[in-house]
Amino acid sequence: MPTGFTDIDTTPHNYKMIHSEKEMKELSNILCKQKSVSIDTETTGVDPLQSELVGISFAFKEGEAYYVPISPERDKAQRQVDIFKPFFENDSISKSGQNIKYDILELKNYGVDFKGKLFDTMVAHYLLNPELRHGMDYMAETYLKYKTIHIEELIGPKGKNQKNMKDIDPKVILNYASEDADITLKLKNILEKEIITNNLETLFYEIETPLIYVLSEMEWTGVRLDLKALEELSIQYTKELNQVESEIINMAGVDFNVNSPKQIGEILFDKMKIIDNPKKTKTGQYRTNEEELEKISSKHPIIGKILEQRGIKKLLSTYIDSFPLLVNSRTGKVHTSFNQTVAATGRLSSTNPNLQNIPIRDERGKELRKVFIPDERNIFVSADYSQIELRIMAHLSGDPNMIDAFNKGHDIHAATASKIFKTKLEDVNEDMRRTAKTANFGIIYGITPFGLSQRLNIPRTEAKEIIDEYFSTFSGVKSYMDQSIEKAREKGFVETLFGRKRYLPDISSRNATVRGFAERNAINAPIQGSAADIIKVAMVSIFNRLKKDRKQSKMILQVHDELNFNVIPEELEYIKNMVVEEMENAINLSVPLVADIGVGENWMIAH
DNA sequence: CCCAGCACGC
DNA sequence: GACGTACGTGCTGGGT
Repeated sequence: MPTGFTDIDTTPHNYKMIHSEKEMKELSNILCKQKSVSIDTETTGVDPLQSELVGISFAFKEGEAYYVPISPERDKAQRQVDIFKPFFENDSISKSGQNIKYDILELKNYGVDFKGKLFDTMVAHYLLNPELRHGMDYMAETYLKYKTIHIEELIGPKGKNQKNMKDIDPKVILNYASEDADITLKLKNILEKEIITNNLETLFYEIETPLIYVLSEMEWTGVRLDLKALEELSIQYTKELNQVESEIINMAGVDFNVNSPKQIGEILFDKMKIIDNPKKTKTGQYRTNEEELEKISSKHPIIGKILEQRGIKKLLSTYIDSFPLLVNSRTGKVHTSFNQTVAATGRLSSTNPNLQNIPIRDERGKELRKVFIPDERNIFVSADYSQIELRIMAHLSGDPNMIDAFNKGHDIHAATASKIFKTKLEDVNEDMRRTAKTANFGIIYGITPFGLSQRLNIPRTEAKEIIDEYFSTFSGVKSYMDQSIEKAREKGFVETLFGRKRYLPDISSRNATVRGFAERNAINAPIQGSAADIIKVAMVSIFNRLKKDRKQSKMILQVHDELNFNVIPEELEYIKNMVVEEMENAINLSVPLVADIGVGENWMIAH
């Protein structure tokens, strides 16, 4: 093998097609006798809630797999899936898969209530190496030196001419699908050892793996939108957008595309010459972002109009006019996809739609939050951690001043201001508090004097004084930060409270900029990552409590430090108490964890 | 089709 | 002299 890789042609394998329902029953019986089975589904699309099954593959012995084509005819397909229901719903058989949340959701379309311990190879690899890719093809090459059959070999290259799996001959799918289940099994056998070697067992088996079921149900439940209100917002904002755009064109005195930052820059700085020496981006284009425009907003009324146009346009294109297209026609709701293996720190991410970046600050943004509503006669409940990252910072650093402030229940930003400005707590004014708040956030992110000076719009020397004062009062914070960087340098990684690792090879780079990035990551990753760990623990506990207590209310969203619920009225008191209890007791730190809870007829009111 | 610029969240 | 606060997703324009 000149390449050093094997593939299906050079590897012994026995992949069997399952033809009849009689054979399916025989296979199902065999599966039910296994301890652990690797599975994979082939479907008509990438959204499990809108796709139909094309086939299912199974493997429980390396080199052997079974492929079960599923009928395109719905009733027959249901009968076929039902044959395997006893296997899928058997709690004592563990199932492995690559991104098994997808398979769980796909099968839920067919009434399958998936059960049993899970092993997701994608999630396992994410814990082992969060910053690498977690695709099966990539893992097969690195761990098995094996080149898999690529999906493009079946359905053609990406693009509008790409074929659908349902149009491919099952005989052709056989090897591809069987290989997927087989390779997943082989990877599982390697990765489960790696998880142990890297001390990731608790994080993997107690947190991330149970979370797969939690996320599956959240995605399945979905979030209801007030589509009528959305439509009204669309009409109103479109009108406002057109108005503002024509005002901009009028002021510019020439027609151009207001949505083009390049053209905006040329109009403002070449034609209108609003200021001398405007800043440029690295590509030589004029920089026209909010920060730059804000600085020159007093020079000409067009600047304010451009900022307003940008805000409305964002709201319309990203949210208001996109959501209706993402509403599931069967459920009438949006079903985001929570990705468990993207963020290097351990956070979740959300797509299609991203429900973790819904506006909240300005007035128009608030209007948008109102369209997120609970089911008929139900209640929207929102619970969020108060200052979780700073509390983690206090705990990890052991800084007595910071711990003391939290233990006394003080407003942490005011307490910080009181310390760094050497002022009595009651004499801290709004400006001092704001400065301290910015400094606190900066600390978590590994800020520099320059960064803080930019944020606060103050001279660099003054920013440096604030930081110096911060570190002298919270000296534990300073030494924790130094230790984090030192640890990264010695071990090559930093870790969270639950042992989630982030590797930082750049920490020893001779390039100061590159090294600076790694150093800030060494400070931030354990904090942000521990917060991610903690809310995941809470989510699993809450999910289990809801199940155990047979409640009908559902957790529907996670936004990093916030959990949202669709609550039935009779369960409101229970939910409020239980959720806060589970969030606050997810872990014991040297400072209390505090969760606030809100209730209302929509997300805006509840939050 | 991909990247840059921008803007939204935590 | 350049750099300069973490983590994400998605839209649009513009050049390939």
